[in-house]
Amino acid sequence: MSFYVTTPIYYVNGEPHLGHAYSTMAADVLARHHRQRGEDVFFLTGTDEHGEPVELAAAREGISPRELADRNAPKFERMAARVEATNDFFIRTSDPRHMDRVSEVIQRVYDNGHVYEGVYEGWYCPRCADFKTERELGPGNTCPIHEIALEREREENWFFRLSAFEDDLKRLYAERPEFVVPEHRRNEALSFIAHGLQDVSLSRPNLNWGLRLPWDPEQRMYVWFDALLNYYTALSFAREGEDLSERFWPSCFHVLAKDILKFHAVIWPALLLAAGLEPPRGMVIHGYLLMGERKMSKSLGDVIDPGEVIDRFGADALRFYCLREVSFGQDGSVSAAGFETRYETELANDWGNLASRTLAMLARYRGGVVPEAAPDPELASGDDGLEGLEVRVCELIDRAELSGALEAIWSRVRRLNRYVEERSPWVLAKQEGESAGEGDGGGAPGEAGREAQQPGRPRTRSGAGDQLDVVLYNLAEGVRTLALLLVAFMPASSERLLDALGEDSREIAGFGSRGGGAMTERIPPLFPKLD
RNA sequence: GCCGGAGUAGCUCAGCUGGUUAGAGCAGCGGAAUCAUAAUCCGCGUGUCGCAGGUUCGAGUCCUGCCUCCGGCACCA
Repeated sequence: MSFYVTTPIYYVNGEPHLGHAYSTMAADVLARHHRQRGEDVFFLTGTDEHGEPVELAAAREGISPRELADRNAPKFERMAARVEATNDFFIRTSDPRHMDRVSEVIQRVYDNGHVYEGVYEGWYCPRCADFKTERELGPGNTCPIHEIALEREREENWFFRLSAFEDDLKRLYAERPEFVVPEHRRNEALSFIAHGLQDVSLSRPNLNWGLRLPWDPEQRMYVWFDALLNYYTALSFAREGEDLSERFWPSCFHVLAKDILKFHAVIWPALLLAAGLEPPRGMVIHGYLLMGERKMSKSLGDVIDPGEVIDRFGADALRFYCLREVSFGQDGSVSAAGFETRYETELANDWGNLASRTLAMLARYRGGVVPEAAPDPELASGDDGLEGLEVRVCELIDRAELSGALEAIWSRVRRLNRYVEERSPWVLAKQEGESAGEGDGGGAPGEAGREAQQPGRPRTRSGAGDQLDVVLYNLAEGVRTLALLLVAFMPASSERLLDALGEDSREIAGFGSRGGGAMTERIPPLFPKLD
């Protein structure tokens, strides 16, 4: 089974910010999670480099568009690395291999008769060098930026016959209810389609930094078509000497923000159909991370600087915070104060401390060996029971409900902390020590205790000792299964914890699927408090 | 204007097809415990469930009207 996940390709004319990182982190969670399920995964991110804004920005600096792109693309590549994204490739649309492939595909669209020559007429601003939409116009048909009166201009364009795909799109949406999630975004796309589709410009003359149309080199492709096609073209050259298209298309899932919904949910599938290709398997539309009401702007004070957070707390903490704090698919506020609260209460106190106390008791009471015992039904069942959690989490992640998955996991983190209190292992340990009397009753720490736990040792302990085995086994097993589910979200810390638990596998596993016997070790706090 | 969504504890939000005393997390107050990163666990809320009507034996949950906020309404890289 193959799973191909993409982020949007980021427009190279700008600096990476938390919003970009958010898409990348979410896509990475999906990629890692599906790898854990043993699927054949390919994860793509990259930069979108053509188009007029890049051309203009480069001109302002007196450099070529390519130089501008070459300078900025690495920033996005580094951003992906910083949030510990495991992308298999980083595509740049200025890559000649991408451009060649785009030409092939768009030629097919042309050959299939979905393109025609027409005239685009609109309000043109010579200073912006761009057409303005009716909505953008200032009073009296003026440019909102330059405040000058605009003229009606006509321009030869090639058009893509989007209108011809209305029925196909409606059918696609009807047959695949989860093509676009969350549902409110799906409805938005659907109502957009229902209102009737108009053809869209495919190319323009007078562009310099863009792909030439194969059948009309005077015209350059509108950057959107070039950009969308990256998801498909990358597969043909991402791996040297190999074409992955067969292997990963159309099992493709897009992660994107709501501002580019229409391009992905309407134009993109139509374009693929026009080229005789399958639409992707689906897409998830996420919202914006708001900082103090404003969208991503650097207003005063309480903002999140992703680089700084990663430096101080690690990428795991940033990934967790963003996906936990705002319900994935909706807009939500993030702040430095909010981050600190979640970091301290949930990562350090709830989860990190649960790991610490579990490992500590394992070491202290059982010499670092997970005892042999059965899953405790008390812990396995109930609303926040451990049993079946992995199934639930997989279902949620299949619907791209990442925050929902974290919430499901967290209710079990709390459950395990409660379990510790309910069973008071330290009391059991004391009782065990007392009734064991003379011997090596199990209270002995260090090597002696470890020796005492070798398999085959006669089980002469008291009832308290057996109960302690049960509690410690269940704690170890509970923490282990949660850590496995958290690998996708917080890879570094989860890996460290799993190593400490003597777990080699990274496959998603159910509660109780592993027996006792594993060697564990104490480790420094997963999420240290930094006061 | 048209279409859609939302308005529930100080804060952030859950509440599916109407039915026991409306829930969770955070923050606050009190207590227990000591395995642990002084972490954890337990207890504590007089909430007009936006406003006004209506349907119903019964509505936060359905209907009508109103108020407020938000999103979409075609090229916005």
